[in-house]
Amino acid sequence: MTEEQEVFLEHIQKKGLKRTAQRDLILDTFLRMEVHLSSEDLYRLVKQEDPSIGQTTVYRTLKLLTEAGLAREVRFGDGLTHYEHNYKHQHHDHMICSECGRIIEFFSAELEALQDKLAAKHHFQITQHLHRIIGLCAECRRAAREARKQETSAGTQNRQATARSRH
Amino acid sequence: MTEEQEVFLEHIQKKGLKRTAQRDLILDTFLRMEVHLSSEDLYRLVKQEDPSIGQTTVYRTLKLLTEAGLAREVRFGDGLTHYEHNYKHQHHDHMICSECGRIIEFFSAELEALQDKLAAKHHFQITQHLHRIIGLCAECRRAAREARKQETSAGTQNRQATARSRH
DNA sequence: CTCAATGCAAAGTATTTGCACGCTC
DNA sequence: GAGCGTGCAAATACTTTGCATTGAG
Repeated sequence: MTEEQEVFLEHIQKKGLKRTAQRDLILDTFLRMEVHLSSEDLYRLVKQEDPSIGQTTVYRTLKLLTEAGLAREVRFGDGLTHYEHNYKHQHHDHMICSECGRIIEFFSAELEALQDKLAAKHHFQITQHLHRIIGLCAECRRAAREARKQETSAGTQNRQATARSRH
Repeated sequence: MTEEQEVFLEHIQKKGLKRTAQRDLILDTFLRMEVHLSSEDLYRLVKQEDPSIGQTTVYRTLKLLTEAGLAREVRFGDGLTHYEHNYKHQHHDHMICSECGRIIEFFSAELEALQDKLAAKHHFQITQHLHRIIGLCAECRRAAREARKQETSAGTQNRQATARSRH
C-alpha cells in the first residue's frame, strides 16, 4: 500500500464514500504514469485493463483525486484538461514548444519567492498558480535555423524576420 | 482613425481580406472595453448596436484581431476564452480571486527577467507566456477572517485550520 | 439493506464548419 | 463580377447530468 493509496482511502472515508475496483484501478494507473495525462489518455490506459469501464467514471475519479490532493488540474490551452501528480511532488511549471509540443518542466525557488513578494504587495493569498511559457525548444530552434540557412543559400529573397511578439 | 484601426486595416489588406461594417463594429466595441472579454461578452455588447450580427462573426473577428496583434487570447480555466488588448499595452499577468472572481493585473520586470533567464537555461525561445496566480484577494481574506472570528466567539469547537496547499 | 457508484445515453457548453446568399473590391 | 464575409443551422469536442442497475459497507 503506497502512501498515495492511503491518502486516497482516508479521503474516501472522510467523505463517506466507497472504495471500488474502478477507483483503485484508475488511481494505480494514474500513479504509474509520471507525465501529464488528459482524462481521455487515462481512459484509454485504464480501458486496456478493464474494457468495461466508463469514460464518466474516469472523469469523476479524477475530480476525486484532485479533491484528495493527489492530482492537480492543468490546462494547456488546447481545450483539454490535463492532470499531473500533486502529492509530495515538488511544484513545477511548464515550457511548451509550440512546434513539437514538447513539455519542459522547470522549477525556480527564486521565481516562487518573487511571486510571494508580488502577492504580498497586493495583499493576495496564493492558493495555486500556473506559469506557462510558450515558445520554441532548443531542437526546434535548431531546425528553424537550418531551414533558414537552406533558404538563403538557395538564393531566394529574404522574407520578413521570424521574430514574433514576446508576451 | 485610431492607430489600432490602421493596424487592422493593414492586416486586412495584407491578407487580401475585406473591410465590413461588422468587423468595424466589433473592433470598435473591443477597443472601447478595457477589461477582459469573452466572445460571449463581446457578442452581447455588439448586439446592442446591431442586433442582426451573428455569434459566429464575433468568433471569427476575434481570431482575426488576434492574428493582427490587436488582441490576445487568455484562458482563465473556466472553459471560456477571453480576449484582452495586446497592442501597445504593456504585458501583464493575473491574480484571480477564487472567492469573488476579481482579477488583479500585475507586472514585474524582475519576474520577466527571471523568466528570460530560465528560458535561456533550457535553450528555449519564448514566444508567449501566461502566469496566473489563484487565491484570495485582500477583501475576501478579511471576510474569511471575520467569519472565523464569529464562529470562534460563538463557542463552537475549532475546525481544522483553513490553510491550503500552496502550489 | 441502504445509499453511493457505475455505465449508458442524453444534455450541456464553447467553438467550428458547411452552405446559400449578400456585399466589398 | 469574382470571391470573401455573413448568419444560420448543424456539427464537433469535451465534460456533466439523469437514471436505472449494481455493489460496498
